[in-house]
Amino acid sequence: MSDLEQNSTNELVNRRNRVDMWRENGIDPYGSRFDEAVPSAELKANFKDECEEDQPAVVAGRVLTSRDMGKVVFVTIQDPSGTIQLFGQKNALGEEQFKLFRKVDIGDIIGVTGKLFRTKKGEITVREFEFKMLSKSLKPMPEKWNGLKDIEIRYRNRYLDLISNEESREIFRQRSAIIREIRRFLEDKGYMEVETPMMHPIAGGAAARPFTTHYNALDQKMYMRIATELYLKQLLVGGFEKVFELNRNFRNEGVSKQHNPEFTALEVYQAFGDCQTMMDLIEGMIRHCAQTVRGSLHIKHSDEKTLDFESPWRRVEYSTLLKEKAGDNWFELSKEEMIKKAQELGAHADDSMDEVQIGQEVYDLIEPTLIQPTFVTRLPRELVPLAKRCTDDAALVDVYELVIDGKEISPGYTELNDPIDQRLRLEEQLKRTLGTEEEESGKIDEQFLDALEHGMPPAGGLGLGVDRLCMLLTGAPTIRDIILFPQLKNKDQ
RNA sequence: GAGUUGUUAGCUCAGUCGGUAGAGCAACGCCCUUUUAAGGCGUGGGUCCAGGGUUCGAGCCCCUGACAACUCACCA
Repeated sequence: MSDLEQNSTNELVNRRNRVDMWRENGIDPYGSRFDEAVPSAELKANFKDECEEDQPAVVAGRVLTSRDMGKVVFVTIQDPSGTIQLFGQKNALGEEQFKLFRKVDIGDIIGVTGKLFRTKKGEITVREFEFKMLSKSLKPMPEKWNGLKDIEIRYRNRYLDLISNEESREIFRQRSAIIREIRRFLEDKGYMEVETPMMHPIAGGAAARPFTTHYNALDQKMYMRIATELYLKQLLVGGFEKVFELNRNFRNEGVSKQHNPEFTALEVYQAFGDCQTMMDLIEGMIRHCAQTVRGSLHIKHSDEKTLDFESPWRRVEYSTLLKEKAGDNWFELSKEEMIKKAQELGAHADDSMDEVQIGQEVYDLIEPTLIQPTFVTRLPRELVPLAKRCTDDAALVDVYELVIDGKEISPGYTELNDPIDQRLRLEEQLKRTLGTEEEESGKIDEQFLDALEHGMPPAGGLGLGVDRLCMLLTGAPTIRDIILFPQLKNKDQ
């Protein structure tokens, strides 16, 4: 290594050279086991000012900042629990150690064994330490003050986002906790988690374009699953009464603030239950998550908007919402009058639509205004073709659509268990998709129908967009903020 | 798929009317034994997203493309 290289102002070159410097001093810059470290937050919490004897500190983390004052250096390191300051003194460390300590770069990961004290300015700090180089960083870190703001880098290089932004770390801790608490809630109530195939010969259970792949050994086209429904129902036929699956679905569609092509879905099925059962279940589950993860049933999103999960959630019929918006006589209007009224309200309605479609256009105006948790129930049959009809009104189906913050977050059904009716409706659905891109995924799943013909108990089922729940509970404005590695286009090539 | 905006040093950002590319932090050198956005003095660092065009001259104007964000549409 020449003097020229030594004195380069190119940071990448300097850091590479420093790897050699550590080796020349007999130190492996990519060190080994250091699992005796204590979380920095724990060290700080247990520190006692009046304690007479030395309070030992063993801690490891990434170097965030360094303030070098010649014969003394202050270094702040970060671990998962927070940050802690190190106080390196020439006198305490000895000439050789001190000289090496000054060569620690921002971004390096070090382990430290020393003693705790409180500085004049009041900060709990480690001094009189020995340190180990655990990992030499070759790349410069994002700036300490402004942090990393570039949205594209935050998504493409999530680790840099996590190093730099505590808000981002906290969101992903909360996401992990939400998923843990969903499982805990369901398991405590006796639901069994199951795993069903992710690659399906027929992509059923929802209307969406699937990703396709090829299974070489079988020489067969396969689809990444778009839903788990058809397999879970087969488990009800098999005699499991309370099952759920919490994992990824894939839909080959556009990305948006609300959509990522692979997303985490929960589906729960309960034999002998119905739509009401599932409403009670999801309400309890989301409350549980809010309380345990956020410590409150009131989640503030902004100065104007706080989501209230505590009050009993409104349960309102679809037709009631329409009447609230469009007048009590809505359902007595002629089609022409409906179109006129809908247009007055600002909905897109025209002659080509039928009454149900016109009503749905009006509903589309209502939904964004439903900020607090609201179960919309008893939808027109045409809107949800695969659910069981209401026993008192064959034009309606016994379902709910849970709306929070103006967005649909969870549908629930009284499931259809009549195999003859189910076959008819699947065939109708297939006809509607003939000639469209959904056609190939709409094929009749004979294996599923065969299972139904053996007898599926009456059941309630629900789905939940877990990513969207995470957005609601963390206040994240886009789905990319709660997915660690969101899908982005390749930059190179 | 359409529209709008953005892309300049490792990071965060300026860049006037088209006239030799700027700051803070980071880096490098020197000083400094309680700092914490440490401080002081000094130094180096640029494919201005890419490719064309206009011009004596383009970071800036025009065209095409890449990627991203936002809005809308689509999708559930």
